[in-house]
Amino acid sequence: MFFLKALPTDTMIARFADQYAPGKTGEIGETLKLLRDASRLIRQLDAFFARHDLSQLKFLILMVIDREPAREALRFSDIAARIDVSRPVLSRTVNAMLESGLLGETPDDKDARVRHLAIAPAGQTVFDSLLPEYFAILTQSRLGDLKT
Amino acid sequence: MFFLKALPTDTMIARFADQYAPGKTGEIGETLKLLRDASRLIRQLDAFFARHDLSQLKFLILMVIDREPAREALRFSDIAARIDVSRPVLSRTVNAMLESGLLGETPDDKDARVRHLAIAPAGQTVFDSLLPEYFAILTQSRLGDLKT
DNA sequence: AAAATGTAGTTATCATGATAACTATTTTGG
DNA sequence: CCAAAATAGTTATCATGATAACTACATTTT
Repeated sequence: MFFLKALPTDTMIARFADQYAPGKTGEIGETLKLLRDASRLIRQLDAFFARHDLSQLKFLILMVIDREPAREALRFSDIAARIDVSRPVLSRTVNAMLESGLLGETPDDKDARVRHLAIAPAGQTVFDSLLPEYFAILTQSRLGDLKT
Repeated sequence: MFFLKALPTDTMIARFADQYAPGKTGEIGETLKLLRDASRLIRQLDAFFARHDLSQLKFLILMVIDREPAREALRFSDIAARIDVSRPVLSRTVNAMLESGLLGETPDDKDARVRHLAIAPAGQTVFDSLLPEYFAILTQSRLGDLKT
């Protein structure tokens, strides 16, 4: 995402918005602020992951497998059910992660279509090593402070 | 953007975060919620613009020209200064908008490198017709309500 | 005035998101 | 038990973001 560098002032918003959503100027301004701050945080996270040859999506894939209490591996479709991303993108990304050794794969006994995906040792190392900075970025973002 | 469909519960976050950012579990959870909601709103806006053969960026370009009080046209670099997007992307998008008749262009008298970009009549019509729904989407998003 | 530097914008290439249409396999229902 | 439908995942194609390296023009410096 990208966004306006200088948000519209309330006066500007009122000029635009008053005829369509009278009285909502402040609310719209706040929503735009949050949107912009969220965009910045997303960018910061993207840059952080890129520095480590990862992406948000790859990190989330590791997270949803790692956080599964009872299972060591998830099926492709289980991952798809937990992350809001299109299947083709997930497919491409999972294959890249297998290629680069972050994930490991085992076939299903009963259904030849199914892939079981587990975190490979290299993937676990990377995931564990990135968690602290990931949480630090989230903690320092102060997203939502405006509303307090 | 995409995101986790089911956010981690506080218990899960604590499992991950406590060793790195002790006591910040609630804060991290809130940031993740805002991030997810912002992602959804961005998607909603993208879908809205796509339905009208536009994009967020094209809409913002129209907005920054339209909202300029004293000037009818902006230079390419003025637009770049107001929107947080890379110049190559801006270049490509402006050219597409000229192509499709949303913008008009006049050269500079003194500097052959400079392009002056104005909203064409078709662009003004589109912009004016989309504003109400744009504000309605922003107003209805309730982004940030969690913090109240 | 020529060389060097700065400024405006573009081209080339890549990353990562989407949808539509596809293959392959399994399950269901007559 | 075989045709039809459902399910699992992929391929093809496109949209829209980024950075690095480039061209072209303008300005500054010597």
